[in-house]
Amino acid sequence: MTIQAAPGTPPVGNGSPTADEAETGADRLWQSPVSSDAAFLLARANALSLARLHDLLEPFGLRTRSYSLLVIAASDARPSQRELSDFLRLDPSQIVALVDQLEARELVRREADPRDRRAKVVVATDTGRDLAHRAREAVLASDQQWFTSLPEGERQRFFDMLQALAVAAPEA
Amino acid sequence: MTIQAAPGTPPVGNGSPTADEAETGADRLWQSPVSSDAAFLLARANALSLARLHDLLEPFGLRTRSYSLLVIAASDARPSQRELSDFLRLDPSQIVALVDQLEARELVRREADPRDRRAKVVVATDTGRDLAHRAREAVLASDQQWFTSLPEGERQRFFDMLQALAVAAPEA
DNA sequence: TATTGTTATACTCTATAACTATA
DNA sequence: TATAGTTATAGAGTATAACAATA
Repeated sequence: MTIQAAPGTPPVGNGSPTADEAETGADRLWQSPVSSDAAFLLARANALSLARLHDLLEPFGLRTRSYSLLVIAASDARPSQRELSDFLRLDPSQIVALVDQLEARELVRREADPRDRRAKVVVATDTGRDLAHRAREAVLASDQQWFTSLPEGERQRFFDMLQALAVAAPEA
Repeated sequence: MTIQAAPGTPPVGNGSPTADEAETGADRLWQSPVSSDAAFLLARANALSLARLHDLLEPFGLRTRSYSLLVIAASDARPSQRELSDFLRLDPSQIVALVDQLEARELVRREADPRDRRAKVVVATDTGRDLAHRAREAVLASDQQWFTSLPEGERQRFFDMLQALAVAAPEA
């Protein structure tokens, strides 16, 4: 089974030429084969999503990665840095840098793990938990906006499938 | 309407603890609230997808951005650099760098646009078209693999919704 | 005056290797 | 010996400003 866009059917939603890209003529490029590459679409959707999130989180002094880390630290998961590294798909050294920044702002704390003295558990401070909560409210509200392009009855279905892909990619 | 994962339901597919992450304990982090953020899931799915594509394109001497650009140049779209900039969501200066690289390898050519002497149309050479075709075959095959986690009957639906999100994000 | 392509620059992100302390 | 955290460094990706040629 082959999944792809119908040939010659640029998915340009409303045909009005008043949109930004329409004026530049970039609409025509949607007819090129890349627009039926799942990886390309995923990358483009993510780029748009990241730009949105970047603006959204800026007032909170957070970026996408520090946001994710802070929200996890504010939960009762009590993750070690190694676990954060695996889960967020970031190198351990990047986790160090992120936690350093958040710790300098007194949003998170490194706690010793009594069961393994090598490991350090990252937990949010009260300030951090409050910030995480407020930021997440904003993100969730924006996520709803984000799904406006999809028919309301199918959003949950899309979300579930996206989650399935995010959890574990099949090994090539 | 709120779209989110059922609380306390980590989407860990098969419960076998033999998977990579299960051993590290990162599975537990799926219970944290971020796993119901659409933006987070999209970013993670994209990270997995990019890693896959990166390995896949390496033998062709391409990366995700140069791949997309080359495939468009190999189509009959005849894009200007400005159009590529808009479509790929890259700064004009980045397009310059990408085209420089591909041109040095004689995969694409800059052609003058008779209708606007400022603009330069990027077209693939014969070598470039051949490489684009072979790379794209590999990408499409891998895309099919990628969707294995989704029920077969719903893959096309997911693809269509992903496309809708990739085309135009609603302005916040 | 506005736009296309270009150069230059700085900043963020990503990937890798080596070191330390614990296991 | 293997793993958790850390440091250092280089490369890739991203964002911005300024400039020449053309519209």
